[in-house]
Amino acid sequence: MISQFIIRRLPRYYRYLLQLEELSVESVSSAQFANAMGLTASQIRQDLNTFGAFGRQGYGYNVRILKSKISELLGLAAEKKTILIGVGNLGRAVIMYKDFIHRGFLLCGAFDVSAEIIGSKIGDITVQSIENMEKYLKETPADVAVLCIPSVAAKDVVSALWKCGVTAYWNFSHYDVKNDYPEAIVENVHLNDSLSVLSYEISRN
Amino acid sequence: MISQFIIRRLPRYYRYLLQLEELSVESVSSAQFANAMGLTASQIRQDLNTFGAFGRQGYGYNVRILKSKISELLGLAAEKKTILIGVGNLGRAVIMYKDFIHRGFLLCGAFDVSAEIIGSKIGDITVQSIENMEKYLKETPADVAVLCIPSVAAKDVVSALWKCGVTAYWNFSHYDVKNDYPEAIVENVHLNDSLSVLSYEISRN
DNA sequence: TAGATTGTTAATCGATTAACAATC
DNA sequence: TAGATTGTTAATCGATTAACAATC
Repeated sequence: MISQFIIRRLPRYYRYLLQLEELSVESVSSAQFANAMGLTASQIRQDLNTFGAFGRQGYGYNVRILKSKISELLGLAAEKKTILIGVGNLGRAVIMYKDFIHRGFLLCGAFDVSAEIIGSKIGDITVQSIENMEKYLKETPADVAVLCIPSVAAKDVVSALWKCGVTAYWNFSHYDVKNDYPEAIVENVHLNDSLSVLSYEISRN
Repeated sequence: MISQFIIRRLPRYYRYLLQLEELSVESVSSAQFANAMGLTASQIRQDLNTFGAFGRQGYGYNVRILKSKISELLGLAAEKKTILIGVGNLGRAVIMYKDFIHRGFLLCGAFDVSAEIIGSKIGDITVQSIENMEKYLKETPADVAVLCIPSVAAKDVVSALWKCGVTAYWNFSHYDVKNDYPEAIVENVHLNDSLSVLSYEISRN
C-alpha cells in the first residue's frame, strides 16, 4: 500500500514534467527536480523509486519517459465516463472546466432538479432532470459522479448512484460518502476548509 | 510553529461542531469526536491541547465553547476584504459561493480583462476592468485576492496586487505565487491535482 | 465517593533526510 | 576513465498512538 503522501505529490510532479517537456528539456536530475518542487533530492528519488527505477546514474531522469510513467501510474490515459449532479454555479464551472478531459474524465451528462435549468445547454451538455438519472445510467453506465449539490441532497443522490453502479465520486459537498459507503472511491474538495486554512494563516500575522 | 497537519484538520473539527450545535448537543467526548472524524481519541486530544485545555475531565468538551475556540483560532470572525480576479465560469461560481462570508471573507470587487464581461453584474458585484484594479485598491485596500485566472496571466496580476499591498491569495491557478513572493500567504486549490488523485484511486481497482 | 474522561508523558510508527556504494 | 547522479540502506525527525495519573 503506497502512502497517500506520495500519491498526492505525483500530480505536481506530473505538471512539472509537462512544463519541462514544453520547454524541450530532455532530462532532469533529482536535485533540479527537488529545487523546483521545494523538496529534497532524497525525497524525489525515494518517491519515484516506490514505483520503479526510472532514472539513470550520471544522467538523471528522462523527462518524456518519466512523464509517461507518472501518467500511467495516475491512470490519466484511461477514459473515465463521468456525470455531474447539480448544475448551479459551481456545477457549470466544472462542466466548462477544460482540463477535465486531460485527466481522462469524459463528461457524458449533467443532472439537476430545477425546472429552470433542465433542458438548458452548458457547453456540449444538455442538462437533464434528475428523475431521468437512473434510467440514463442503465443505458449508459458511468464510472464517476461529480457532486455539486448541497449536503442535504447528497445522501439520496449517492444512494441512487451507488445502486446504478457508480462507485467513484468527486465530491464538492460536505456529505461524507465514505461513511455510508466505505467501499466508495471518493475525492473530496472542501473549498470551505481551504478558505478556513487561509483565514488561519492570515490571522496568524 | 504548529504543524500543518493539525491546522488542516481544524476546519473539519469546526464543521463537525457546527453540526452538533445544530442538533443541540451540549458536550462531546474525544472518543465520540474521534469516531465521527475517523481518527483516534488520542489524536483529537493532542490536536486540541496544542492550543489549550478546552475540555473537562469526566465531561468532555462543551460544543459551544470548543466551536468558538476553534473559530477564534482560525480567525473566522475577522473581516477579510477580498477581491476576485478572473470572472470566468470558476470566478462566477466563487462570487456566488455563499459560505465565503461565513468564513469572514467579504467580497468587495471583481476584475476581468474581457470587454464582454466588464460592467456585468454577478450577484451584488459589478465586474470592473482589470485596468481599474490598481486605482481601486489605492482607494479601497484589500487583504485577499482570489485568483481565477490562467497561469500565464497570474504572474503579472500578482505583481500588481503585491505592489498594492495584497499579501494573501486564494489561488486556483497553477502559478506558484510563493516562488516569486516567499512572504505571501497562499492557499492553493489545484482541482487538476485532486482529479489526478481520483484517477489514481480508480485505476488502482 | 466512584466513574468518566481529560491532559500529558512515553512509546511507536512512519515519513523524511542523509549517506554512500553502484553504475551510467 | 572520471564525474555525475541514481538506487537504496541507515539515521533522524516528527506525527500518531498508547498509557495513565490528574481531576471534574
